[in-house]
Order: sequence, then structure tokens, then C-alpha cells
Amino acid sequence: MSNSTGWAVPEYSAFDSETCSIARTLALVGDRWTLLVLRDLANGVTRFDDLTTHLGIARNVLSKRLAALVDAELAVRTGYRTEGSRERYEYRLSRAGRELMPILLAFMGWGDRHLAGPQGPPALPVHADCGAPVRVAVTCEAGHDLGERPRVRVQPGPGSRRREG
Amino acid sequence: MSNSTGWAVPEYSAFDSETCSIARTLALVGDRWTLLVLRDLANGVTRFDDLTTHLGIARNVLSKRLAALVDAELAVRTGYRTEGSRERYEYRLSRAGRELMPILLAFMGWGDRHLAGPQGPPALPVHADCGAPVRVAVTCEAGHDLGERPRVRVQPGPGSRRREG
DNA sequence: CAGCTGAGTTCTCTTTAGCAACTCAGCTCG
DNA sequence: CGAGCTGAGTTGCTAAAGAGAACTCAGCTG
Repeated sequence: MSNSTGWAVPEYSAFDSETCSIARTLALVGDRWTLLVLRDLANGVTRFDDLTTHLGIARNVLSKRLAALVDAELAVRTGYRTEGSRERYEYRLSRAGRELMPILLAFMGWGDRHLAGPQGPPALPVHADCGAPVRVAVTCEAGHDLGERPRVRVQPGPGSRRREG
Repeated sequence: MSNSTGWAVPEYSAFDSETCSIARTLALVGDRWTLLVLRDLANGVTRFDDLTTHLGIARNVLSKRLAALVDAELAVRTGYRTEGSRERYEYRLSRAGRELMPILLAFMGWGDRHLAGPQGPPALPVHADCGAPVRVAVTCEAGHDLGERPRVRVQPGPGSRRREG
């Protein structure tokens, strides 16, 4: 397979699409709502009814998404109790779930640069410890900052699988 | 609104969910296939039939996704001609589309860390200029590397909008 | 001019999402 | 005690999106 440059690509298309880490991650969080649910969990909106009203998601769909997140161990369902009420449940990010933050921040960065209105970005993420604005950067092990449109080549890794069929 | 810690969150839920840059970006690329299409475009799989066979996406769905990407100016439809054939079309990432790379690399990094099999990651992204492995990092303007589970607080930005209703 | 190719469109069927109403447990109040 | 409230769901119906296969269509070759 080649492209219009005639330049021989190292046959990316020869490798299985679903084995890719992007595809595998999207299988967990790549539906229409999950990343927004994770965003809200990260921002302290952790209760069922709060999530439905803030997101505008249908209750049955939220129910499924939360169950899937708990199942994938990206979120944890824990009991809480406010006085004068029985025990209720809320959802909090797990360790693995919090490690999705760079993905959310990457989305945020792109949206801020390309989709913000004239007034500027709707939200500003800051380092909780020092208060300085936060950004996502692509760097290489040689110490280069690859900038906004990183020139990246993808090589087959040890876990690569050729496409069947 | 509060959470089980009793700690007063600065009312994230008071702000409109759809105004968020994450939500806006997901509105463009947040369906089941678009990010995988973008991944393939980034890796040189640029033609309709190649995309259908590599991704396993239905042709009508791919058709819609590509049209949406062109419409959003994330991809460009350009003609090419191989000798002995009439002009055909392929899809390439636009400037804005290439700026989505950090998002794809963030997905890849998470998947590599959490979903790779025993053999290791399926693919290795390297800096096209120097060949060194590439990674996504979250940093703050004070120069801190926030690590894998960045402690980030979100403040209302200039373009924030309170939730209606 | 018959057949091939790449790039789609059209049609039917299944899956997922959206919406509204209903359930259910335990709490408070009269 | 029983009525009503609240948060966290479930159930049932409709609407939209995706899967799969067949069909179209333009221009090229033999």
C-alpha cells in the first residue's frame, strides 16, 4: 500500500487495527458520554443525579456508563452518608481513571485553541499544588519538545499483531 | 453542591457542560470511529477502501465520518492519480487535524500502560526527526512535571458560561 | 464495448441513545 | 404508625446511529 507521494510507508495497514492502544482505550472510553462523565468525576461531580442534570445524559445511559467504568476499574462506587439520610452512593476516579487526565487535558487544549469563542477559553486548568496553568506537551526522550503538530512516526512494537484475513 | 469530603468545590456543576472545550472537541471527534479514522490518516492510510478494510468500518459510516472531518476542516479531500487510472480521492490531515496528535498520543500512552499484553505495547511512536521514543507529558508554567496522575484544578476561564435552567 | 477499480450510495436490520414514568429503601414529620 | 421526600436507580417505548450487503457510477484497459 502506498500514498500519493509514492513514499513507502512501513505498512501501517498491515497491522491489526484493534490491537492498537488507541483502539483498546477507545473501547473503554470512546463512546459518546464516557469521557464527559470522567471529566465530571474529576471535577467533583460524583453523584448520579448531579451527573444527569449537569451532563443532560439519559438516566439509563448514565447507569450503564457508570457500571462500565466501575467494571473497567476506572471508577469506584463508594457509599457516603449525609446526616438525616440513609447511605447513598457516589462515583470517584480510581488510580487508573485519574491517569486518563492527560487525555482530557489534551482535548481541552485542542478545544481551547480551535473552538474557543472570542472571549477565550471556558476553563483554565491549573496545577493544584502551585496554581500555575497546565498544558500537555509532546516530548521525545532525546529532550526535544515536538510542539503542537508533532512529527511522529509509528513503529511496530513488541506487542504488534499483523492483520488477519 | 458538595462531595463526601465536605470540601466545597468551586461549583464546577454550575457551569455549562457543553461550553467546555472537552465537550466541544468531543462533538467533532467523539464518536465511535472518528479518532481511529484520524489515527489511520496520520499513519498514511488515506484512501476510502483502505480505510474500510483496515478499520472494519461500514462504508456508509466511513463516508459520513470523512465528510464530517472535511466539513470541520480536520481533513482535506484531495485528488490523486495513479497511472492508468482516472483521478481518485484521498483524505489527509489538515493543520488542525495534525494538532490532534497529542490526543492520539495520550490515548496510546494510557493504553500502553494499562492494556498492553505481556509482550508489551503494540506500537512505538518515535520522533520523526531524531527517532527517539515520544511521550505526552503534563507540565505547568512553573516548570513542574505533573506526572502520570496530574493534580489539576479547573478554574472558570474568560469564556465560561453558567448553566442555564 | 465488456469488464475492472475505487469511491461512494441505498436499503434493510440491529444496536444504542433519549425520554418519561415507575420502583425502592430508608429517612423525617405529623 | 403511615405519608411523603430523596437519591439512585430500572423499565418500556420511540428515535437515531451503526453494521452488512448490494447496487451505482465514471473512466480506464484490452
